[in-house]
Order: sequence, then structure tokens, then C-alpha cells
Amino acid sequence: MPRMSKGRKKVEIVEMKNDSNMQVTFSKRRAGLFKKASELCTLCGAEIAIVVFSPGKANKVYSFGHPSVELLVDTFLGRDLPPPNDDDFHNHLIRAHQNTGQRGLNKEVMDMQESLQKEKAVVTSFIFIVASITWKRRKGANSVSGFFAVACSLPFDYVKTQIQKMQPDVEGKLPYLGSFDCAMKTLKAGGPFKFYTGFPVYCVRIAPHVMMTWIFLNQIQKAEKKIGL
Amino acid sequence: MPRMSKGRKKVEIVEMKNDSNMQVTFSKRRAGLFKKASELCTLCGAEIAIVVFSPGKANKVYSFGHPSVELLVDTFLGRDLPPPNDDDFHNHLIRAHQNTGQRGLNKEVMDMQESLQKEKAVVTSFIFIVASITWKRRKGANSVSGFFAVACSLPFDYVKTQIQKMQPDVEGKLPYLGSFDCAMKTLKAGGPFKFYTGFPVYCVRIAPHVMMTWIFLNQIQKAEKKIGL
DNA sequence: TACTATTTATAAGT
DNA sequence: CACTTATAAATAGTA
Repeated sequence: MPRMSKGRKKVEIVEMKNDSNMQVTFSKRRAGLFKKASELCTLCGAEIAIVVFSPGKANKVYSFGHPSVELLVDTFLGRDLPPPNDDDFHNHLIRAHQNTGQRGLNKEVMDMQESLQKEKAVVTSFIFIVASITWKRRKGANSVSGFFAVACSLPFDYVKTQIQKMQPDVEGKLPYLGSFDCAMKTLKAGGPFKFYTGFPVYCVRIAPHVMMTWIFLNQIQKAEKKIGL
Repeated sequence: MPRMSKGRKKVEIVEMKNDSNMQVTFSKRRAGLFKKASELCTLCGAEIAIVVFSPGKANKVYSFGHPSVELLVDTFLGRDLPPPNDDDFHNHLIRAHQNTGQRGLNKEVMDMQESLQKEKAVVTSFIFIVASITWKRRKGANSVSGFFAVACSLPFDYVKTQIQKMQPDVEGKLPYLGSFDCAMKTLKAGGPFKFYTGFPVYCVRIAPHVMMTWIFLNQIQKAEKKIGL
């Protein structure tokens, strides 16, 4: 039968109105973008990191990275495992990671929200392990910086969230006078680890961020050596 | 005269041998990549961040971000400046930023190493201001997290750098026994701010990282609200 | 998903 | 670097 298609039409670059059409376009063009990025990496030896947040309610995260996550995992976990003179905690985390295999973490594209529960333990362990190994080996990988960056920022997030959520009580008084007051009361009531409520979830969400931090910090380190910092 | 050009030829996706040719290809394809990303943002309302490190010796950084840096600067500095009841330090930084105008920070593509000296003060101020304003206003912008993430990770970077650089002295002894020893000795000898040696330079280099942190944290916040964290 | 008619990107040349 | 041209690659609309 004769084709009805008139082929591709020119499309103006403005926000699309048709929603289902937009989903298709988003998928196609995202794939195209990652392909272009991949080609640029190969052709020119460039290092590229891309993160895309999908529009609307779904709000998924897609990321592209070269050097890839696989390479990082191999480098940190596969080859250079430290001798087993570490404490139980450390070994436990390594085991937890090995049990879960390559799924999720090693994928170029990961949907963080759909696999939240499954990957939680994996990613948390992963971050801990990388930080631990790097720190112990005292060499250039720098992921320890990224890890501590995340760890240090959490108390501030906790305090901010508490203050944003606070409502006047029955007498019309607010529970905290301010940020510092909130921090002190939290510390007294729940101890320092209270600030790390939701840490595993945070780790899962922050994973692409940590990966980009690696790439950044490696570049920074190269630059620092070049200018003799 | 007759054209010699045979037009575009097919090119295999393997590392290019010709170096000057590669530079041209890199520029063209990088521009194309950013254009594609821009179209995807507009068509589908997606949020995208891209960072490209150029290959070889030059090792420049190019970044694309949507929402753009302009928007962030506008939001944080243009409209919502806090009333001038702040201390001298804060006002000084605001003034420093206004004096330097829009140059550098507001560009989609920035070459960080070439403009290092010029932009140093601007970017440093910028990060401080954003952190300060956000913190004071206690609302959702979250850049304070990114700022403290950077600030908290610096001591670890400092210690790591010191240990990497350390050489045995004339008696064959190493200056530090380990990371903790290094940290303690630094604290005693130079005070806490010793860890922040090179902070301005660090800020300049970390700027694209901070921008991505914003985007990430905003997304995380949306997600947290949705699942009621 | 797969198919094409088209538009868009770009390699090579000027 | 900017412009041109021929061609390869991406993709909008369709089934």
C-alpha cells in the first residue's frame, strides 16, 4: 500500500503542547544527545558528563558519563581492594556490594526513583567503600572529598528542612528561634547522628552527583599539578 | 571556478589522528552538542547540565546548564537582595560582585583557566553571597548546601595534598605519621584557616560543580516533598 | 518498535 | 575563525 508519510516536517523550537508527543521526542532526542556525546568522547578524547532531568511529574534522572561508571567501579572495587585487615563494618559493606552485582550502579542510564528501594544499600555501600579505600591508600582518587562533601552538608540540610517544616504550636510559639537554635536542640535531643536522618536515601539520590564530583576532582587535581599548586 | 569539494565524507568513530583537524571537530561537535541540549530543554522542558573537558594539554572546561547561570544570578542577587542590615563582610562581597558586572559568570561557556585571575574575586564573592542570602532567607534554594559541601571538603583536600607532597627529611623521617597527625599538626601550627589555603582558586575551579549542585539539590528537594520525606 | 521523507549537522575545502 | 557545499546523520510523522 502506498505510504501516507510525508516524512519529517520542520519543527519550531518552542515548548511542545502535545504531551504524549513530547514524551517520544524527549526519548529520541535524549538518546541522540548521549550518542553525540559518546562520539565526541571517542573522536576527540574529551571527558563529558551529562545529566538530564525529565520534565513534568515523572522527573526521572538520566546521566551520561565518560569515563564511565564501570571504569570507576573497576578501578576502585575490582582491582585495588585493600588487604582484609579492615574492621567488620568495612568488610560487611564490601560483601553487600558484591552480592548485589552489577545491576543499577553500572548502567549508563539509571532511573533512581523506580529502583530506590533496591539500590539503596548498594549505593550507600559503594560510597562508603570508595571513601574508605581512597582514604586508606592516600592516593589521587579524591573521592573522599566528594564523600565528605556530602556528609558535611547533610546537617545543614537537616536544619533547613526542620525550619521549613516548622509550624506554630497550640500557644502560637514556633519550636525553634532560628537555625542555630534548631541545631543545638537537635543535638541535645537526638545526638549528632540525628542530623543524618535519611542518609541512605540521600546517598541514593546523590549518586550521580558523586560521580560527577569524581570527574571534576580528577580534573582539578591534574590542573593543580600542572600549575604546581 | 569549479568546486573541488566533494562535501562531507563519512567518518569512523575512532580517535582522530590529525591533531589540528581534531580541534576543529571538537569545537564544531561541542557546539552541536550544546545546541541539541538547548533544543531538548526548550522542546520538552527538561533540565540539563553538561560539562566537557577538552582533550590533551589544553584541558579546558566547557559547560552548559539549564536553568542557566543568568537565571540563578538574577534570582539570588538581582531581585531578592536582603535589606542592608548585614555586617561589613557581607556588604563588601556584594559590592565586589556588582563592580565586576556580568562578565564571565554569566557566560554559558567559560574557560576557567584562561580567566582564572580575573574571575577569582567574582566567583568567590558569588558563592559566599548565595550561601549567605539563602541561609538568611530560610527558603528552598539549597545553595547553602553546595557551599558548605565545598567548604567542608577543603580540609580533607588540604591534608591529602600535604601527605601526597611529603618527602623524607635529612634524617629519613616523614613529616607526618598519617592523615590525622597531619591535620593536628596543621591545626596547631597554622590555625583552622590554614586548611583553606588556596580557597579562592578552589572556588573558581569548583564553580561548575556548584552550579550542578544547585540543580541536583533542587531536584532532590522536589522529590523529597513528593514522597513526604 | 520500524520506516522514510525531510531537516539538520558536519567534513572537507576555500 | 567564517563561509560553502556535498553528504552523512538525526529525527518528525506515520503505521
